[in-house]
Amino acid sequence: MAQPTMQQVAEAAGVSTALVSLVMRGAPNVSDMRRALVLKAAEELGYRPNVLARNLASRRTRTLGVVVNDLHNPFFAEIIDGIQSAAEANGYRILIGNGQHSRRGESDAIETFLQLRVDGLILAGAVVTEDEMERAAKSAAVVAIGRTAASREIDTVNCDESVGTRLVIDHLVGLGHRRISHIDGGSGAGAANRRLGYEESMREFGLGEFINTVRGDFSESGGYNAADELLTLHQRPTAIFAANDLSAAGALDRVEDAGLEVPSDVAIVGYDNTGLAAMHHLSLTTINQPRGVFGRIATELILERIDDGRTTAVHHVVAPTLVVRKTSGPSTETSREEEILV
Amino acid sequence: MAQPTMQQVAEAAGVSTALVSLVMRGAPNVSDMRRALVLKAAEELGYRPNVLARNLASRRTRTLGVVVNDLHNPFFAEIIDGIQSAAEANGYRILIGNGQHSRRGESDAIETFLQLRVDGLILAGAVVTEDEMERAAKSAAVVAIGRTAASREIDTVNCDESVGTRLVIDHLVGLGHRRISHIDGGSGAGAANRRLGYEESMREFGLGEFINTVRGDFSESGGYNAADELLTLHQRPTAIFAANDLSAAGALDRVEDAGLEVPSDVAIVGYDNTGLAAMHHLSLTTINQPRGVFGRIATELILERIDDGRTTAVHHVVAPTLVVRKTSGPSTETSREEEILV
DNA sequence: TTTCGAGATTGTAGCGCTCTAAACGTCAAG
DNA sequence: CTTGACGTTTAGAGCGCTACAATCTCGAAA
Repeated sequence: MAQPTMQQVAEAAGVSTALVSLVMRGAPNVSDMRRALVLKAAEELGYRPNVLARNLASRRTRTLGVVVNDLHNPFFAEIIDGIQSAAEANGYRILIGNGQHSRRGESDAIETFLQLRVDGLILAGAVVTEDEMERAAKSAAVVAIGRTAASREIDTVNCDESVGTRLVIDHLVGLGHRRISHIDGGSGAGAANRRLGYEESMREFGLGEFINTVRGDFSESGGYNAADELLTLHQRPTAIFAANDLSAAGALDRVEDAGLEVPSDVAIVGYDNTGLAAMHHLSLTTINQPRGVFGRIATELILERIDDGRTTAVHHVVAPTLVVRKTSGPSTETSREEEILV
Repeated sequence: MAQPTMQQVAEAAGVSTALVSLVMRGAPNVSDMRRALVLKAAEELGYRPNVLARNLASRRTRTLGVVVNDLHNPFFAEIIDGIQSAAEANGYRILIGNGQHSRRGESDAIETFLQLRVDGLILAGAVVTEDEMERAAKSAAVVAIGRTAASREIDTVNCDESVGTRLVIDHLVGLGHRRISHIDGGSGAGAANRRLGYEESMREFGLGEFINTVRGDFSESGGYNAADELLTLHQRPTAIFAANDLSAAGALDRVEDAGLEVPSDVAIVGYDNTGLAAMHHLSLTTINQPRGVFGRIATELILERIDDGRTTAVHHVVAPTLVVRKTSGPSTETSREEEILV
């Protein structure tokens, strides 16, 4: 396992280690002859630069540490895709740390990266305290995705939930719905924003009197139970807006169990556009957050700090989009009310 | 961003850098007095060991690189959980690299880790050539999860597909099914093993004449189309065994679209026990692979090589289990045939 | 021919740490 | 009082690389 060093390559090629170093880094002022010589020697020896030594000597790592809150959540996979391609385009490599869905796990991952002296730290969906983020910002550039930060040292990238919720309500109202209920995410992260956005949008459309939120917990069973509650109402809603796709799936399940048709009897809209929503037999209308864009922007922000020396905080807000699928359709409400009146 | 060094801590504490080094590494032969002194100085300065320098000097990193084929696949998240807890228990840290679902991406991730001089490399679901794995094994201990390797330098951890497929057929036969068709994974990774396992098991149960495989591709739509094909058969199968959960979901969709009941008209079994399968409204009978165990065993194997110096290859095979949910049930076949005969 | 300068190459001092061997008490036994 | 042993501390030589300044080369201009 003893690996060849630059020294050995230099000797084999009959040049100095400094020249080998230049060749390895792709420096311009090296004659083609020696470059070829060095490359050949390196190839033959199976030389592989020692990044530890390189980084130690150059005091840069050109490495970004990415800490994700929870690797199980496919949400983060797409963010990482965005980060990775943006990082590579700029000559940076990324390393991924798993927060294991806990504050403690995130802290550990952050500490590991700082000890590795990464140039930048991207925190995706982090639940660590802002204090801790600020402490990290003393040693590396930090940007947080999906959460706010007051510190001047920390940039953020977020999605505009008020736009997302308005998109949903606008869509449903446009289809003739008025009794639109909301299954919220309880005390989960971001749940409050979506609930608020729902209420605001309803009022904007003059539907304040129809505001009706039932508690969920971002889970399938939570959505199922919440829908159950909604179906027992005297006047059941004609549309259900769930705080995420999973609870929308649960709600859908309950509604269909009750023998009702989706979307003709009850329309259902989710949030997040997960792989689930795209499934043929679910085909859920939902809000899409441009996750890859999150990653790209976060990377760009962090590189502005590292390479361009920006020191003021930038807070980027990205607009979500509506993805219409098969669980939303025109309300049959109006005609029914007329029938009743007649 | 200039970080305090061991030198500064030593000066502040009035001791040598060597002593600081000992304290930082938790060495035993240090007097309590000096230990406290050093710890205090380090704390006050906000000292954080430089892992680059440490690893360079000690020629060990106590770090495991984990390369996953595709971060989008939740399958790997659980494997990582297993690796992480086993690694931590042994004083190792892990770094995760994303293969981006491509040979090229995996190669890059492997190369990055080797340049970082990780002590061990765990490849999960890797699609790189065995040659490349072997080359990596010259610089670090390597274990592959979910694939075979002939090299003596490489350990493997795999699931016994023949057991898994037998479990499925056994279950279905026990329920009275005989016309059990298979939707395979086409040329996808592992598809051949499952197809073979299906055929073998069928023959074992004396059902060779009912062997019938239609082509899928591990996708939902692939499952849908394959099921479509199966339903047009003169004698349609009473049970469908799909090569993974996603294609099982597609098949389920098609069967229900045809107005048939699952499981009474057609039973459906998937493979992998993904989160999808557990969903209430799918509730798919499927084969569970103990993913966390994969990770734990892989880690144990790699540490045997690193710490205990094992040099022979170990190939570990883990047994999968059957998870019975709602898409499988008794065959109604027998009674029907009797009716026809009468 | 001499001079000059740009490009190519090299010597070497670190980067921040670990590790080995040696040095330094300190104290009980001789 | 000397010696030896033991536990603690330290000096200093690397680890493999980069960065900077210094040096070398060689053709073009004077």
